[in-house]
Amino acid sequence: MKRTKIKDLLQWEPQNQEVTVMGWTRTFRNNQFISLNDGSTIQNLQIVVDYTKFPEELLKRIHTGTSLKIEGILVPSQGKNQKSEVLAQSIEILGDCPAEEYPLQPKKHSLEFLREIAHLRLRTTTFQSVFRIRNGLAFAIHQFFQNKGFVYIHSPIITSSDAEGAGEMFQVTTLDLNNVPKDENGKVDYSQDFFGKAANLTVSGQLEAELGAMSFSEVYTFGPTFRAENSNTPRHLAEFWMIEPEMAFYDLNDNMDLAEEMLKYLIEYTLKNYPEELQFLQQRQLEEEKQKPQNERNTMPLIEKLEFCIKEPFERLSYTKAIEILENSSYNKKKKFQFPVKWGMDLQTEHERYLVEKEFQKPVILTDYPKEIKAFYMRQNEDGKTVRAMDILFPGIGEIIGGSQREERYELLYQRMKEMNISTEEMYWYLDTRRFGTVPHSGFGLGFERLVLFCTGMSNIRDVIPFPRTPKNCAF
RNA sequence: UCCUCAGUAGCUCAGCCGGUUAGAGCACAUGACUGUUAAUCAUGGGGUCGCAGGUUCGAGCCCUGCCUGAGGAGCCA
Repeated sequence: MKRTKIKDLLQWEPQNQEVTVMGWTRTFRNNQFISLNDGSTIQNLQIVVDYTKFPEELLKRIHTGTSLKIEGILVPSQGKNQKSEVLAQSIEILGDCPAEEYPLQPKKHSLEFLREIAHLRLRTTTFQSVFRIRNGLAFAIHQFFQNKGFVYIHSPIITSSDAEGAGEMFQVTTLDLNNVPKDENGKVDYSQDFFGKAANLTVSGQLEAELGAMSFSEVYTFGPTFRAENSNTPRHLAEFWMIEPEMAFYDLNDNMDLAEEMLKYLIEYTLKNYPEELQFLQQRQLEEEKQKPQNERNTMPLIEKLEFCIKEPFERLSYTKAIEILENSSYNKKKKFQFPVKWGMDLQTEHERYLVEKEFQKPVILTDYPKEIKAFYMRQNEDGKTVRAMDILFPGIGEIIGGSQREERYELLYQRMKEMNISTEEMYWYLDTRRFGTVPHSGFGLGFERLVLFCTGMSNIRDVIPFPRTPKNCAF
C-alpha cells in the first residue's frame, strides 16, 4: 500500500482506514506507544502496538531513531494528546538505530551539544521548525521579488575584485601552498594560479547587481557570501546568505519603502504558513528565557513580536537626529553609555539597542550617516558631510539591512574612490556604469540568517543555518 | 582580536577548606508492569575530572601555558 504522509493523515477523520506510514521513532513508551515522525510535519503520529501480537525480538529493536514501516488502521485515540492514532497490524524495521550509540535522547539537549552533532540535529523538532521556516522564507523572498517583476541575477561566487572593502576575504587558489611560485620581487606569482591572478570568495554581490540594474531596472541576488573576519558572536558567520536587490530610478525613500514592505511581507508569510512551528519555537524560547535574569528577557513572546512588527510603520530618522536623541537621553545624562555619544562616531551596539528597544520599541531605519563611516559607493548629500545610507535596526539582532542610494555621478564617485584608496583601474567596469547612461539607483543587503533568527526567535545564528561556518569550525 | 565565565559518565550537572574507593538525574542494559504522552518501579554497567607543565606528603579543587565552548565588545549582514 502507498505511504501516507503523517501531515496528511493527521487531517483525516479516523474511520478505521487502512494506512501505511513510514518514519523515525521519537519515543517508544510502555512497550506500546511509538511516537513516529516523518518530517512532513513537526507533529508525531502515535502508533499503538499490541505487544502480545509481535515478537519480543522485534519490539526490542525499536528505539529512539529506529526507522519503521507501519501498516495499520487509523482510529480515534483513547489518549488525551492526539485526535487519532494508528493500531499497528504489521511493523517492519527499515533501519536499526543502536541505542547505546545514538546521541539523541527523548529529552532536552543543549543547543551547544546539538551543534556538535549538526548532522543529526536536523531530526529534532526545534531544528525541523527552524529549517522549515528558513525554507519558507527563501521561497517567499523569490516570490516577493518575482511578483514585482524583479530579475534574479546570479552574482559570481569566485571573484577577482577585492576592492569592495566589505571585509576580509577567503583566498581561492590551486597553487601548491608548500611550494608557492614567486616573482622577481619575492611576491607570490599569481600569473601561475588557476585564473592567472589572485581570486577570492565574494563578500557581496552588490556591484554585480548594479550592473544588472543598469539593464533590467530591478534585480536581486540571493546567494552565499563569505567573510574571513575573526568574528566570534552569535550574529556572525563566515559563510552566510545574502539578498541584495538593486533598483534603477529608486531614491533612498523608494529604497526604504521597498525594504520595509519586503520585511513585512516575509514576516507575514511566516506567521501565515508556519503557525505550528512558531508555536513550538515560542514555547522553546519562553523556557530558554526562564534561565535568564528578568531584565534580559524578551518583553514580547515570539508570535506577538512578529505581529507587532508588521502592524507598525518602522521609525525613520536621520543619523543626526538619532545622535540628538541619544545625547539628550536620560541614559546619556546618567552616563550609562560606555561609549560617549558624539556626531561623527559610528553607533555602538548599546546606542542602537537604546534607540530600538528603549526609545522607539520597534524597528528603526537610520539614514544619512557621516560619509567617513560608510562605503565609497554611497551618494553624497548636499551638506558635504553625509551620504544617502540607510540601516534597518531590529530588536534583538541589530542591523538586519544595510543599504543606500548609490553615487551615480561619475566625477564624485571617482573622487571618492581616490580618497579611499580604491583602485579605479581595477574597478573600471564599475565606473563604466556611470560613464554609459548612468541613472539614480539604490539597493540594500539583507542578511538572510539574521532574518531567520528574528523570525524563529533563536538566539544564536549558528542554529539557523544547517552547517555553520565560523572561526575554527568547518565540521561536516 | 579583546574582556568575562565555563570544560567532571553518552547528555545535564553537583563535588565543601586541597585529604580514603569522584556522585546524582536522564540515557543505556536486564527484569517487572502494561493506555502511555520525556511512562513508572527495581537492579546493573559506565570516568585519562579538556590538554601539558608546576606547587604540595597529597590536586577534580591551587598556579602557569595552551585548546575548545558560551556570553559581551569590535568588524558587519
